[in-house]
Amino acid sequence: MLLLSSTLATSLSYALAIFNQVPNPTIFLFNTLISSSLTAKYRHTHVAFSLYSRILTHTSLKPNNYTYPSLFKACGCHPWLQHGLALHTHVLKFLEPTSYDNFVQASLLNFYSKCGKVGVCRYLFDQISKPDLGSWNSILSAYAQNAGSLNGVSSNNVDDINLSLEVLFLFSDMQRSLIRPNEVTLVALISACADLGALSQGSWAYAYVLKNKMKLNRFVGTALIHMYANCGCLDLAYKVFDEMPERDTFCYNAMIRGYAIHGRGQEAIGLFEKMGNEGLVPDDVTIIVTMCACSHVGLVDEGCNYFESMADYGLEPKLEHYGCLIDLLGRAGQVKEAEERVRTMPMKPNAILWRSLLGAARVHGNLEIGEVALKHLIELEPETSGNYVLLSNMYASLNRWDDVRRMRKLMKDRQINKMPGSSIVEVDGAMHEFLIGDKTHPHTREIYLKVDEMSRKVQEYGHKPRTGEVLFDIEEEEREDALSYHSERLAIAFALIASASSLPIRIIKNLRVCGDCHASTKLISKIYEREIVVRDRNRFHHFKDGTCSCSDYW
DNA sequence: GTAGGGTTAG
Repeated sequence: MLLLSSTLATSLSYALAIFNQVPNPTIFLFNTLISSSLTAKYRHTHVAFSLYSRILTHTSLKPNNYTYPSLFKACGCHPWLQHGLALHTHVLKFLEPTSYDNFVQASLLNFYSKCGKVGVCRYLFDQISKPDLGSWNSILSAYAQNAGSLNGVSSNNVDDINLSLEVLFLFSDMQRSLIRPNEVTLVALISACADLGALSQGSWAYAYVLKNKMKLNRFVGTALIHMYANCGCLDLAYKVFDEMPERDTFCYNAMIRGYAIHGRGQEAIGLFEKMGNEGLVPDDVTIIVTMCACSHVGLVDEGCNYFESMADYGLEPKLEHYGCLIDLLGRAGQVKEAEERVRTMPMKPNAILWRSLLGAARVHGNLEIGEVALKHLIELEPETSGNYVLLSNMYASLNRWDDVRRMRKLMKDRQINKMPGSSIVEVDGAMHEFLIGDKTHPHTREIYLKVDEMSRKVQEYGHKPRTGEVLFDIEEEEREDALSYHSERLAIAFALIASASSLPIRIIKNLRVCGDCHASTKLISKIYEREIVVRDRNRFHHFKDGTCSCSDYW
């Protein structure tokens, strides 16, 4: 046994050879070997599963509570839904109820989380009679990770907001249960705040880290950088980055992304260089965020160079890298080159990529390519209303009203689920959500009076509403009204009424923006002498004194 | 003596 544990540290195959000579291996020995074959160093899943089947076929052996956690962990890494489901049935069949402990439950929960089954996770969590720190961390991470993961869908998803909010609620439940959080807990909490754009709660979490003398390790640090960058506080993000005792590729990626979403391309490139000087090697995410930074400020050649440099780092371009490349070329107006790249790329383009091309075609007025992109997009996502609206607005900008009507009819015929635009504004630490034409807020009357005042003032400044825009949920005859009462303007009006502070108005989530908003918000920032920060998908627009730092696409 | 929970991109 002693020989086996010492050899495990150096060679798994040698350890296996010794193990095979043991005449009657105990379940303890099997468990040790299974977990050893699944460390970060080895990850020999086939070895682990063949050992597990040997336990099952052995007449005198039975798996116990130490057997399952590492196996579930392995299933979660890939993730192997079918294997995990089979294991779950084994747990129910072979384990004594007393062996079904917090470790088994947490690993099972974590496996379902990796497969995106948050509902199952919640069910499992509610079954745990006395959740310990590990159980709480598992459920918090399950919600936080599934809110953050895109799975090919837009990150500006209403369900994501609910999942992230649930992390905040669960955290307060955890505190009531008197279990003390650790760094892992805080990472989940901070990630949820990042997703929500919840600056006050996120800052509170950072204060909690400091007050409780927790470590600013690379996980906590990276989550904080991400949170501050997502809340529009790039300087605070950099402060955390600067103060971290150890920096790895992950935290560099988070900081470069921060610069990217704020349109600070040069700083992002500077950090890429600094990373190399510190002896850190870029990974495929580094390339994505750096290319993204280039595309936001029109550094086309630099962005293309990063794409080409991947081979130097031993990296193979993935679909996401092609996505960045198309975005880079498309935003810069090289729509034909972008389309050429889409046609010649080695893998099948996904919806994100076609949408990027469609967006570029719309901005740069290339109707032909726009129509081609839309055709593919509708094949891939026939029920996403935003795709139809993108093209429809393109027709509107070219005064092709017959086509606009045709698109609207197509949406109606296909019974496309309309997703209303929504905006969430943070006022004094609380979040308020508004939908287009929303009349549910308790201060609706005052808000609408303020919006009318705003509309009058922007029109006095010469702003003309873009009546051709297709708006969700709104019939043609109501469209002009809808433009005045779109969610962004309602949110700004509420912030102007509710907070006299001179701090910027923070719109922390903006779902489905119409093109009219941008121009009117610029004027509002000037007229009301208030800075307005709008987080639109994964991008920030800083409106100040009639200008906006991010002008592409609109 | 064996086991679970964490960061980044689109």
